[in-house]
Amino acid sequence: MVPGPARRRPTLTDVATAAGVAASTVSRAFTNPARVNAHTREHVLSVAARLGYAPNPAARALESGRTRTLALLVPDITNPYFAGVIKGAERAAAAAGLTLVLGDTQESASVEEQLVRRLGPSVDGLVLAASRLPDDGLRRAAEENAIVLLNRATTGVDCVVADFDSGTRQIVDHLASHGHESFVFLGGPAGSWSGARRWRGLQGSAAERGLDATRFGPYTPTLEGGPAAADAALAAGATALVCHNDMLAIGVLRRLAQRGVAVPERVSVVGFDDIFGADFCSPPLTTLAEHTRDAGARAVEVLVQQSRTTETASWVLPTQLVIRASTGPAPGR
Amino acid sequence: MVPGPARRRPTLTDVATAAGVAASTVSRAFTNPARVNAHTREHVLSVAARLGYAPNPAARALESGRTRTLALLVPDITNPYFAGVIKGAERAAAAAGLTLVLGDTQESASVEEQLVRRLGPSVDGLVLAASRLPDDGLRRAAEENAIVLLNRATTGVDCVVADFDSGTRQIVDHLASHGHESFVFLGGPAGSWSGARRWRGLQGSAAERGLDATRFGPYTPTLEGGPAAADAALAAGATALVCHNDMLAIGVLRRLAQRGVAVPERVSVVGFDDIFGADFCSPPLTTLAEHTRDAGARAVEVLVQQSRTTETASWVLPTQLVIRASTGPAPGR
DNA sequence: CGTCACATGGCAAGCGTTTGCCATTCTTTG
DNA sequence: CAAAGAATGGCAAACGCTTGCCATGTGACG
Repeated sequence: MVPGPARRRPTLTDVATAAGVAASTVSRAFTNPARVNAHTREHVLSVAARLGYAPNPAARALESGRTRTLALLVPDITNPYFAGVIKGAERAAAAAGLTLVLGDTQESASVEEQLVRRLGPSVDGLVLAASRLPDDGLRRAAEENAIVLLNRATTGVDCVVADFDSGTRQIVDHLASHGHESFVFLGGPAGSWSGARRWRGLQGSAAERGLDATRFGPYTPTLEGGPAAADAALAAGATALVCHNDMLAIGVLRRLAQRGVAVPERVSVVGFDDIFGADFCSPPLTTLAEHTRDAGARAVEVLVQQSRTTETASWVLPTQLVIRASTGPAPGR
Repeated sequence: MVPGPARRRPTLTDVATAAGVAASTVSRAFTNPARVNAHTREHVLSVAARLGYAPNPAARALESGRTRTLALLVPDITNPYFAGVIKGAERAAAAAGLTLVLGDTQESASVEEQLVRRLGPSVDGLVLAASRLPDDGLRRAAEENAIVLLNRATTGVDCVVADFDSGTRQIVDHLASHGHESFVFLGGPAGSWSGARRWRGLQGSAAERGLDATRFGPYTPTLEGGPAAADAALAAGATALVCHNDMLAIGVLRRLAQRGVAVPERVSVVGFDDIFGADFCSPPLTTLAEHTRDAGARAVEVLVQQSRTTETASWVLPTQLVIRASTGPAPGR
């Protein structure tokens, strides 16, 4: 048994010859059952099965112009936040009989643009998760391809986003209920769309509830960004920290532990995302959960539907504050 | 601006017409520069650029039979262990100008088989990570497609595996150096190839070093599997626990904390994989690190090379014990 | 029993590229 | 200066499949 480069796959024509019918009949037996006699069809299918025939997707794609393939571009595959998105997208794609191509944009707009260009022609549509592209770049991409944005929005492009308005209100309410009268937002990258939405939401809710909200940063939204963020907040005497995301929050938690600052006794810490690990870091993190799996799935569903309609829409997914041990009463209450 | 289903892409022929040359010339201008006059080529390329021409991958694939696409199948995309593998594979694929298709086998042999069948015809090769397929299933798949196994091995199929022999020896040495005279291996799923390798390695090294090794399980290798595993080990009076993987180990740590068992004072805990979170769980976990990113990258490199050679080979990647706070001296030393 | 509609199968023309082969022109070389 | 090559461009045939259209055969209907 030579493990070599695979023997030649049987083609439509091979099946046709073997079954003693025309190629078109074989084709129709597969794609248009109503168009061929039940007997012939059965015969053809059995011959095809015997030969181990499988249609060549490239040939189909050539003819139809559709590849039955979707692309999902994420800024960083290893970021656990996107793991759920990927899973959801993969499931939804598989359920629709579509193939999912994955791309890692390395948090870079230029890599993202390049990937869109490279992948665009060979897929039926793309999901751009937390896209770094500028608005006009997105619109341009949307002219060439079917596109759905995930946690990013711009007019003229379909998008599915988490409900940050409700989410940030939940956070502020939670802090307020614990007697906190102010908090610091440890912000992520300057250009982050969701970061901006988070801060806007927090600010709004804080104003409503009469809390003082201050924004620090930007900080790298990774574990490594934690120390700088934590130290800055500590220096400012903050008692409640809302972090751009869980990565940063966990980094902050580690720094606080290192500096002997009791959480939640002296400061409360809140994150965003509820990533893997948020429930077993120490202390477990209070954080705003998105249903990332649903988000990924929804995005591909929207993409699949997209062809049928023409106006663009935006889909909002619920968020939920998961309260764990990293938040508690304001000091002195 | 209608966001509709994308305007028609210009084709080779469009470019040829616009440039006033034959299609073959345009084709060669792109793929075989030496074959056309530098002047013509430049002209063609500029026209192509003006029209925004990009070759149709499906047509190329039809002609050449190669899709310039690879598939990576993993048991569970959300398992952080595979995140590194995916990242490495994506990078390596992108570097080689290849597209990476991702599939989630949901830890199921049948889903995996189905995916291989579905994806096989449309890719140039597949990487099966921690495959659940039986040996003969793998060999059969390898007859149809170029295949590389990751952390799984069987004769007749290329594979890249972590160096479990050295890794398990490092673990046993570490425990022995802390005066442990025995340990319990909390095993994962019965059919797990890497689980078997791990246990075999542990057993061997334990025998060499004169330690007593016992295997418990199987347990589900997830956080949820932790409590049962921890309780069993506790009931047996174990003082050192080596867990099938970090997920299980972290689950075990949580259970031990819950039961008030001091780690590492009363029991030491070791994991496998060094996943995201292993360094910030509590206490941070001593674990055997694989270079998952390298592994993913190596797998696709092997796949890319594969066509050139015919005999199969196996590639061993180094492992390294990362010592953190979950292990310490045996009680009473 | 002739007509017609319908069911069924086959033919052939693409889909966008690549590539073997031939024709033409331009260089070399003896 | 003739002849042999090189260089360059074009033609047309694939690659495997889908699909519009036509041909044939069948049963139904008047």
